[in-house]
Amino acid sequence: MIGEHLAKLDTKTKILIHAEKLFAKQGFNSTSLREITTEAEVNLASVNYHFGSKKTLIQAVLSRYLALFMPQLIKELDQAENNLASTVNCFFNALRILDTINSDSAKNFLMLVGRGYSESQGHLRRYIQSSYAQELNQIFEHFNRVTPHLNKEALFWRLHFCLGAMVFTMSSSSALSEISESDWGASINVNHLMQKLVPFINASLATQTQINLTQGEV
Amino acid sequence: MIGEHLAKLDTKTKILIHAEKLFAKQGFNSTSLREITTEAEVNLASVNYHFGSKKTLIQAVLSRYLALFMPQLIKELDQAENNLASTVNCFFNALRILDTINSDSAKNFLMLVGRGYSESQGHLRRYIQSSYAQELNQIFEHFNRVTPHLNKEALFWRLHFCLGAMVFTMSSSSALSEISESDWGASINVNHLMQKLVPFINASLATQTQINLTQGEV
DNA sequence: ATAAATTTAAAACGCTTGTTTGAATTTATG
DNA sequence: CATAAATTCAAACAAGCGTTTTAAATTTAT
Repeated sequence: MIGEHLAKLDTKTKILIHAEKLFAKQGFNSTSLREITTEAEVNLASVNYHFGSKKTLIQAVLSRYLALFMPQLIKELDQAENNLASTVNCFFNALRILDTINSDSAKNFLMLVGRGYSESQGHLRRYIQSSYAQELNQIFEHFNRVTPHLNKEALFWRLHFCLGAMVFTMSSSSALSEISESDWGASINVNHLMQKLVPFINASLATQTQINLTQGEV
Repeated sequence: MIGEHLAKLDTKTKILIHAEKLFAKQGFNSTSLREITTEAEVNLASVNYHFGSKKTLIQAVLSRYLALFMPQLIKELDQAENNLASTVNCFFNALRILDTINSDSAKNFLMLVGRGYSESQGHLRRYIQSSYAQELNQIFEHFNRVTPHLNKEALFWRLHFCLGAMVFTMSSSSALSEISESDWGASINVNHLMQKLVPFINASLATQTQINLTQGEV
């Protein structure tokens, strides 16, 4: 409480760093506290001491990213031109600020978000959406402004699908490396993946009208 | 070995059905054999008796879907018109045949595929890609034929991103229901999601050229 | 320098995991 | 009907889990 200096924060931070890495790689439930503390070279009990519980640790890991990412994104959006490409760029630029934590942080962040949506951790998504309700709304409105050809519901779905493409791409990055290397001899890293994603997402949101359903009941 | 009739297969099938459901809902690692056998109302040891191990059970669950889905997809592709919309429709039609197993099977199947890519279960993806190498190639070539505006690498990426959109959408369907209901008062089911996905995927693959990167290094 | 507060450390807690075992039971065959 | 094979069952296994406890060590404040 009183002495908030280096030595104290170190253990806490070490835990966060390695928890982040392992959560993204293996998921929340498949990563044990012992795995985290062993890699972080800290005592097992210090997790419960510093964070209370595993659940709280999970939220803390995500908070660490969001606290960096969200303000940065808002800042970039404020300075951005009022067109789609610039807006999409803001998003990827803001992702890149996470690299100050460590390399691959952008990937890990997206994977965590994805796991927050899909793993039976509904509380995580609700936590994000309530903690950053205002920012999320601001972001959505910004996209809404630069996509006048889409109504709000259409935009919502396209953003969701784009998020899926991003999350899945980052989640399967190791698989993609394997495939790509055997198919084209080209190795792949996070930057390569983002380079592929940016134009895809731009195109996905830019498309004016979508082909109508051609079948009766789906 | 000898009596391959109803009673014998029943336990095996009961396990498969409930394992499928729980794996899709919670992931492989987060689902215990005890959870499966309790829901299936069979003895715990029968999993190892019939399938050998949990790992083999996971493969068996996916095999069950693939054995239905793949031939159906190939069949539909053979009969389809040589254009993109028809090809995409084949995919969703083939998904729909899984509903003969039980409702929501299409969703569970896609979620399982997604988990096979992202969960540290690389063996699952390799299993799919080696067991269905010929079919996968055939499918890719069919898409390649109806998207002459895309080279093979571009097509690979777009298909991957579309798969991500699908997988993520199905994985987050419960979250989507929650959001959608509070935002538009509209409830959502798998069919609704597919209706949203079809035009998105059509548009994603149809787009001729993609916007070029506007920044230096990503 | 001493007392208080904080942080580490090791051990144990009860619980759940996948898997194995050996006997009981059901099923199929001669 | 008896015999053999196939299946089910309850019980136990070792190993791993999150968490708690107890005590020692270290840092901070008086």
